[in-house]
Order: sequence, then C-alpha cells, then structure tokens
Amino acid sequence: MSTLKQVAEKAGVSVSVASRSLNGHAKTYRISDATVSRVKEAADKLDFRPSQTARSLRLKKTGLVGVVVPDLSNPFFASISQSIALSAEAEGYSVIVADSREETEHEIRLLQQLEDRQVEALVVCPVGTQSTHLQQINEGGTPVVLADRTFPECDLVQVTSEHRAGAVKATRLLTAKGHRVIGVLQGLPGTLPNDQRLSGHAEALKESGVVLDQSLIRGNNFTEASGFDSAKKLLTDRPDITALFAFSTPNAMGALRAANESGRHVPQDLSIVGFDDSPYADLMNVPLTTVCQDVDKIGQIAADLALRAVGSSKGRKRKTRHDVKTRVIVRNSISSVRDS
Amino acid sequence: MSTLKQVAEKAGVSVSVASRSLNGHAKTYRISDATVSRVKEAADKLDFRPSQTARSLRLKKTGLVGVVVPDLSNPFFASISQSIALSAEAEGYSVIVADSREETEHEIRLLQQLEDRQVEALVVCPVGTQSTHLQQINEGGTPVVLADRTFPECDLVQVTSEHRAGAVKATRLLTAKGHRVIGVLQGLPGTLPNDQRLSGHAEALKESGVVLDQSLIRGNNFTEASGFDSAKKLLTDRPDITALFAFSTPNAMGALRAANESGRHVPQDLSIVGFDDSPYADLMNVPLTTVCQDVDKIGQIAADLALRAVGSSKGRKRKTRHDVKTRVIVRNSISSVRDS
DNA sequence: TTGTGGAGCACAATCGTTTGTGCATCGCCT
DNA sequence: AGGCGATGCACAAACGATTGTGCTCCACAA
Repeated sequence: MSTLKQVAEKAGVSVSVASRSLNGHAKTYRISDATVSRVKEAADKLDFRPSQTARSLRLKKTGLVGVVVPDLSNPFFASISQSIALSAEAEGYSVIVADSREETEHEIRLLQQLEDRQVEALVVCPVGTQSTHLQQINEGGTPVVLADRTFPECDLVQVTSEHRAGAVKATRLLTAKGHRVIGVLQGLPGTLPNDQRLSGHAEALKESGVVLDQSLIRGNNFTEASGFDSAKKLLTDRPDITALFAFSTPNAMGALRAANESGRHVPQDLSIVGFDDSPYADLMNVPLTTVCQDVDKIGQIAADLALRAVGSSKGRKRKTRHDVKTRVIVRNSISSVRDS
Repeated sequence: MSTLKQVAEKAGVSVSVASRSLNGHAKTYRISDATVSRVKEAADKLDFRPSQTARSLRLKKTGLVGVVVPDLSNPFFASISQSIALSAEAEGYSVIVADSREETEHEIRLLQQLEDRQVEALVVCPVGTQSTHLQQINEGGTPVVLADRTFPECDLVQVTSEHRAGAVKATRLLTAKGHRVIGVLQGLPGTLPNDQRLSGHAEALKESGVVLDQSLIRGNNFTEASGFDSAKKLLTDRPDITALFAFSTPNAMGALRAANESGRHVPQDLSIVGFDDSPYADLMNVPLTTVCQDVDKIGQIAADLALRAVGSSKGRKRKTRHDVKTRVIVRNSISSVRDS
C-alpha cells in the first residue's frame, strides 16, 4: 500500500499539495492544474488509496455503522441486516454486524466494542426490556436507532411495524371465521411489539364481543422453544381452543410442532396465524397465514434515520417513531370453526 | 470520550507513562506502583477507553475482518456469517459484513472498500467463477479465505463441504429406490461445489450402471429462479424423469413450485433431494430430503483460518483445503419408483 | 570527591491523513 | 522604484494512540 507521502515525493510536491490535489481542493488552495495532474498521475501509478484508518482519525469520521441483532440466523434479522447493509453501502458506509445471541450482557459488550470503534451510528434490535444502556450511548453522541423491538418509554428514534394494526387484522381474520377461544403465543412481554400486538388482539376481540381471557395468553419469548412449550401446555389446558395467534415465526413453528405432536390437524382442528413472514412459508406443510412485516423497509428506514442522525446535534433528536405498514398474507392455515 | 492525554494530565504524568501503565508495561519501563495506580484511578474516573482508530493507525492492526456473501437474506449465508461473527468476536475482532448481491462487480467494489479499511483478513463466499481479484488481494498481504464457493485452480485457503461425498450419498439414496432417470438442477457451473457435486452424482450413477445423460443436467445458478425454470423445462422435455437432485435449497424450492404447477405430487410422482438444509425444512409441504452442510463448522473454520493467517508471512500459506463433512437428512420427499 | 548504575519518568517520533498559515515569487499599478 | 495583490506552494500542527531513547535524581562504592 502506498502512502500519500510517496505520491507526493513521486510528484515532487509536498504532502499537503498532494492531499488537496486529490481531494478536489485545488482551486480553493490555488494549486496549478499542471501540479494537480502530476499528482493524479503519480497516485494512479502507485495505485494510491488513502488509508481509511488515518482519515478516520483525522476527520473523526469512521464511515462505520454498527448493527446489533439478537440472532443473525433468523431470516427476519438477516433480512433487516441485509437491508441496512445495502442502504449503508450505497452511501459509502460499511456496517459491522454483531450478534447478541439474545443475551443482554453480550449486547452490552458488543455495544461497547462498537462505541470504541467509533461507529457513527447504531441500529439495534435490542434484547430484553431495558434501554438505559442504549440511551446512554445515544446521549454520548452516537445516534442509536431501535429497530423492530422498541420500547414504549424511550426517547430513542425507533422504527418498527404497525403491530397494533397488524394484530387487529389477524385477529379479525379469526373472529370472522367464528373463532372465540383463541390462544396467544406471545413474545417477550414488556417489549413494544409484543404489547402492541396484545393490545390489537384485545381490541379486535372486543369488536366481536369476546372478552379477553388472560389465561389464554402464554409464552415469554420470540423463540421457537417458547412457542412450542406454550402451545403444548395451552392445547392440553384448554382443549376448547380453536385457534392460535403466534407472535413470531419461530413461535408459529413451535406451535406447528406442538400441534403435530398433539395430533391436531391444521387447519381442520386448529387454525394458526403468525407474525413475520419467512422464506418459503408458502411451501410449508401448513402454508402459514401471517401478518407480514416489511423487513426491507424497516431496514432502509433504520439505516436512513441512523445516517441522517450522524452529525446532528448530540442525539438531541426528538423522539420519533416510524411505523411501517403490515399486510396480511392469507394462506391455508385457518378455517372456519366447525359446528359442534 | 476522554483521551489518554486527559488521563495523563489528571494523573499528573506524561502520556507515555499513562499508556504504559494501562497496558501492563509498568515493570518493563520502571514505573512505580504508586504512579500506576494513580493513572488507573484517573482512567476509571474519566471512563477512559482507548480510541480503536488511533491504535489501529499506530499498530497497523484494525481488529476487523471482512465477510462478503452473495445474499445475506439466504439463511445459508446468514448462518455462515453468524458463525464467523461469533468466532471472531470471541477473539476480539469485529466483522464487517458486506452483501455482494450476487454481482461480481459489486463484490469487487466491496472488497476494495474492505481493503481500504485495512481489514486484517477476509472471508469470502465468492460470486462467479473468477478468482484473480481475490488472489491479488491475498498477495497484497490481506489473507483471503474462501468459504462454500471455492475454485478448483486457486491458491487460496478454502473451506467447503465434502460436496462429492455428499452428492454420492444423495444419488445413492435415489438409485437404491430404483430411480434411473434423474434430473439434476445444478448451480453455477465452474464453481467447485457444483462441479464436485456433479462428479459425485456421476460416480454414484456409474455404480448402479447408469450412464450419465448430459441432457438431464440443467440450471446455471444456485437461485430459486434457476431451479424453477430448469425444473419446469425438464419436466416437460423429459416426462420419464422420476427424480430431481437440486444443488441448493433455493433450487429445490424452485423445483417444488415447478412440480406443483405441473401437477406432480412429491414424492409419489416425483422424488426430490436437495443440498443445504434450511430452517423449518422439516415442516415443509414436502419435508425435503437433503444433504446437510455444517454451516456452523464452515464458519468457524473459516474464521479460524482467517485469524490464524493474520500476521503470517504475506499470504505465503500453502494451498490448503478444508472439507467439512456432510450428512444426509432423510425426510419424506423421495419414494420408490412405481412399477409401470 | 567523583564516578557508576539504576529507578522513575518525560520527550519526541511515528502511524497516514487533513488543513490553517506562512513564505516566496511575479506581475501590475502608481 | 516601491507597494500590493495574486499565485503557487511548503511547513507544521493536529487526530490519539504506542514506543525508543534521553534526562534527572539519588544512592552507594571507590
């Protein structure tokens, strides 16, 4: 790798002139055209490419954005990361992707590392229900954008789906088919997506004159394990259940397995609606009816907000929330309640 | 963010002493215990964390590794990236993940960017069949490790699956059930995974006394589109086909769709075997029998090789190839040939 | 008393950029 | 001829760390 100094020597000028020539500051600093072309030629010959590390140090601009997701192998987060990466790359940024393994502790460690690397912005799909560490970083001057899993009481810029509206649509789909006893496989309580989906669900139930039965709400995480366990118990505790509303794809997959194990056929014996779409869901054993989030858009907006926030006054952004529309994909996992 | 200088001032010492105190070089440079603790205290109070950018510049060590994959939304690559990220993080490295969008041009741009950022190593799942740009980077001093898609004639360190052996197992599965006319939905010709799978397929056929019919081999990419189109044509061109061997999960999914559209039931009318596993494949409409690659292991080994190569003499590594074992997951997508 | 050696630190160079400022030289006007 | 404004560049200071070397003081021995 050749340095600016070498270029300058080869062109017979000083480093400063070389720098300015290559950066288009020639006019401003009265450098003759002849010199500029000599420098450019030298740079070409030496295949000069400026050290990003050095410029980062000098300019206090690393061109890095950090992305922290709970589980990169989950297609939902992989897609968000991809979308962020593509948006960021388009603006000359690179993204450091970090996997928090669904552990808050690890998330905190990763965030520290990223801060030390002086990423210019962070997009985080947080684990857990605490946001103080995130807010601290934001106050510290590194803009933090929350994606997907957001928090109700939190002054950070957030982008997420219209969970309430999505849940309303999903539940209506079920009530319209006569379902009255609907089990809910929820994700992590306390997170905004979860709580808003619950609220949407309750609202749609009320519309149909059904009172929400708290004992039908189970689960404590967005994982498949939580979905499976909760569904299993729910199906034995409440044999009168005719439908399940799963708050994530892993939850729904867990539910499917549980249904299989308990000998229920979907959708004949049990209807299932999911949240989030996943690749090839239409080719599933039970093509899953689901509330589809627009992951690409979430990623794009998140990246956009993050980069927009770079350089604005110390994370002073007002609390902004972006809610991306959801749409329901109806497949063959729900049916009408059988007259019994 | 506080700097070393501020720490030094607060502790009443020079920057050099501060640096050495914090880095454990106290004994070597005869710094008194009293001073060391004064410095540490000051560092604590100021919440000092060294600028990685500055140390990178000085030490010529960025602690970054670059990962380039063709499509992050593909669970296969997402999992590899995850595995690399986790391994790298464990050793204090951060990974920059870049998505080449299956375009060689873009891959080259990304690699340049990563080189400019002075990543210490690169793990690349390359697009296309050219490797010269990769070799150049490797000669340039940044170790390059190829993962998954490797090249036969190429002096780079490579880690991939035992494609040949995997393909042999898969094809035997079919021939054992009496299949003689087997369509192949291949990926990108010229890539080692593809060509070795072909070779394994041919070998297994020969064992059963079947001569390979080139016209049964279709497809030009690992994408779903390629799988779908090829399967579609194959099924009309050669109605005598009883089985399909797809060289990737997307290929297999394309095949499934094509089968659906042509009214063939899997596995009754058509058997399908895939390559690569994908999440929830067991819950698919047609639970896919597949040759499963150990993505985690691939990622781990790749990360390991990459980090191991850091600092060794200028990419002078001998050509090493690591082949990770595959295993076949038998699900319900193949059946015996019906007597006709 | 002078010399020697070690203990404890500070100075300054360095990594590769960017950028504010100073110093010539030249032409032109008065 | 002397002054003045361009013009074209070089010098040097940053950015924030690490590290080789030099300086000062003190104790102790000769």
